[in-house]
Amino acid sequence: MEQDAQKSRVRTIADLARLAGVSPGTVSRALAGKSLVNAETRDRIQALAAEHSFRPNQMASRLRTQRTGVIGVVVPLGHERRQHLSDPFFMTMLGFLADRLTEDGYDLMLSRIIPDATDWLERIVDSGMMDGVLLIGQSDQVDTIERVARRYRPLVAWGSSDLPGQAHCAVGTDNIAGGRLAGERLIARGARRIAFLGELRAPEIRQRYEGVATAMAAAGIEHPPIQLDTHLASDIMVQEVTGHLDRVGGEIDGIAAASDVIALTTLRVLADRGIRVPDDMPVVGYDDLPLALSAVPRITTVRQDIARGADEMVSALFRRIAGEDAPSVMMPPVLVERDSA
Amino acid sequence: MEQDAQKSRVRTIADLARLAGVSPGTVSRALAGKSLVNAETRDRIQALAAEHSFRPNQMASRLRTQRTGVIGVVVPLGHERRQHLSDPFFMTMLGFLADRLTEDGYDLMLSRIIPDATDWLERIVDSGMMDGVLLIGQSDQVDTIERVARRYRPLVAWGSSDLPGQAHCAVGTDNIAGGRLAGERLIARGARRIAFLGELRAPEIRQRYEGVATAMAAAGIEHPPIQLDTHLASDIMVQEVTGHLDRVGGEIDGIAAASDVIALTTLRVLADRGIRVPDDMPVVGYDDLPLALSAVPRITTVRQDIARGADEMVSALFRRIAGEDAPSVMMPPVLVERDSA
DNA sequence: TCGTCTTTCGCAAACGTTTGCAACGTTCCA
DNA sequence: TGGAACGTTGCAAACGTTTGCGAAAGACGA
Repeated sequence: MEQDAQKSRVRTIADLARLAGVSPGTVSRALAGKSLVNAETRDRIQALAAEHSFRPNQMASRLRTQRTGVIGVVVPLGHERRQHLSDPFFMTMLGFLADRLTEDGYDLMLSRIIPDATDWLERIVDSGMMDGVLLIGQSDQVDTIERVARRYRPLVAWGSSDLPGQAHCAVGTDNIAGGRLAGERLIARGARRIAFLGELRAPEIRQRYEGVATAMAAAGIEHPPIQLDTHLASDIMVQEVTGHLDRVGGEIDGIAAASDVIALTTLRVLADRGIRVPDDMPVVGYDDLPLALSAVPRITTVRQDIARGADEMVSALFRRIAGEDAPSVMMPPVLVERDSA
Repeated sequence: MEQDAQKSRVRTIADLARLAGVSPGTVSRALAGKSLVNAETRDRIQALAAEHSFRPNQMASRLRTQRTGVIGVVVPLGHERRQHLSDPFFMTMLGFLADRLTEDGYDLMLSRIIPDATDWLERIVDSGMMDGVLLIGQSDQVDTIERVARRYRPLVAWGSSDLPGQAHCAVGTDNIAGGRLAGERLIARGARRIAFLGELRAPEIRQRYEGVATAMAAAGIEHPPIQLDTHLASDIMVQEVTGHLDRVGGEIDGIAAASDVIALTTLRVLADRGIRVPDDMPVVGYDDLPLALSAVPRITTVRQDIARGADEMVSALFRRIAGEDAPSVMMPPVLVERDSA
């Protein structure tokens, strides 16, 4: 009991120093494993710290060192207010980021942001709370991102990097090429009137649309793809897709979905109407999430290597934190041929 | 230019104070919107701060106030090392938690933990980095959680709360009742030899299994459910389920999956073998994730109200942070009848 | 024996904020 | 006119850590 009371009394480095009969500075150095302290006293102090399960106060340490050990991961939900962070793509990405960051001794602070005020990014980077920030998805906030990136270095975004004179470092896949892949596959399946399910405010999605359009033009098809706004929010997606198919279902013979989740929902709606996939209507997805493999039929999709993407983002961020420069990287997408198209 | 240089010079509250011709203390109070400062000077200072886009250093503030404004959300991956945080259930939960916490002005620090050392939780709660911690899933770490919860109050876990003399606050659904619901549904569909796909190390899953067993016993079926270890890691799940069905596929006439993701995979494997669902083999899932609705056929599943769960967790945590006591809550699951069983 | 070098440690000044307390200037009432 | 009361502000001490600098003590060669 008495010992417990004594134990719980060790709250600061000074307490421990008193107990060990040394100065606070020495304790600090010992705990940090610095070589400037005698190995013997270092071990003694570390043992003492372990015994009292003492851990130095992080806030004080961070204030002093001006280093937080925290990386902010922010998901801007520019449009898509209902998205609720549940989009599997974001989540998978987040998982890989968490893995990689923890591995390197960083903590991950998650912010799901609805950019209502224009200074949402400034508020984050200037709070002094993190050593760097990772943006998952640029949404429709490219301007804001550009503005901040111009003065705040440790910032890396997932998305497209082909803006002329782009200031911010982005890693992503070539969405135009990816869209083209999807379009070509549908055309090879005999589709001529292709619908694109997705909304174009996010640049990545717009580029996928353009890729599909390019493929169609290259094949000599005069009509551009029929673009149909479809949110990523899963709770209204079924209704949206249903509505779209009600309207244009008769006119189209192929569907390019902006994401696997949309493709999955589309499969569902098509199944309801007895439309056979891929025979009556080929469908191709985008992302290659695990669920694409579990769907019935298996979704033919354009694969983004999320694991590698996360890795590239973190590497670039670390280089930028270290003061080096890190260029954007654009990875090639690849078509995964399965059963839906 | 000159103005820019001057602007960027405002880094501390003292800088701003000098500019405003007041003392740092006053600036601090003004920025905090305290009523102790003259409304006029308060506005003036706030305007000045906005103009120079000054934000007080969070670390210093936190050190001084002993309040971090950060809630730790930790996902222990006790077994399931490969899970990679990508499980949709966790992710959906995480999304709701992020919403609710941001709403209340808290930041969310995410830790994906593989509990190798026994003091992983201690390290987190004693780091002094957060005001409270939320545990998503108890995994097989109940002992550790209990030990820490006994002395660290602001801790709330998602999971079961029926441990005798349980010290930690848990919110979750009644998994035994949920399992029973699943079992009863399968039995009503004519199933007698039921397989349970999931591994029992996590208490929630074990209880679901027990629920199924109870339902079968109540129906006078002598054989307990056939339990088949199935990880939540999506990359090996297909192989696992395939293996299971190879072995026992002929002996069973109903499947209770421990989660919707497992159910989806099962549907996929069954489709490959031409086994019709639900006619030849009813399948019921667990969770009621959005994907359950998109699957073909739509998955009959036991619904957990994740949104409400997240809400209850946060509410309980806030009460505990405030020093009040908050009891565990157990929510009733409900069967969502769809097409797979 | 002395001086120099090396190792190890203590001292004290930061890091940037918040806040109790005291001081100041007004106002208002007796 | 004195002083009590009030509303604002400044002063300075924390919060708990890290780290540059210098001092003490021993080692070693001359």
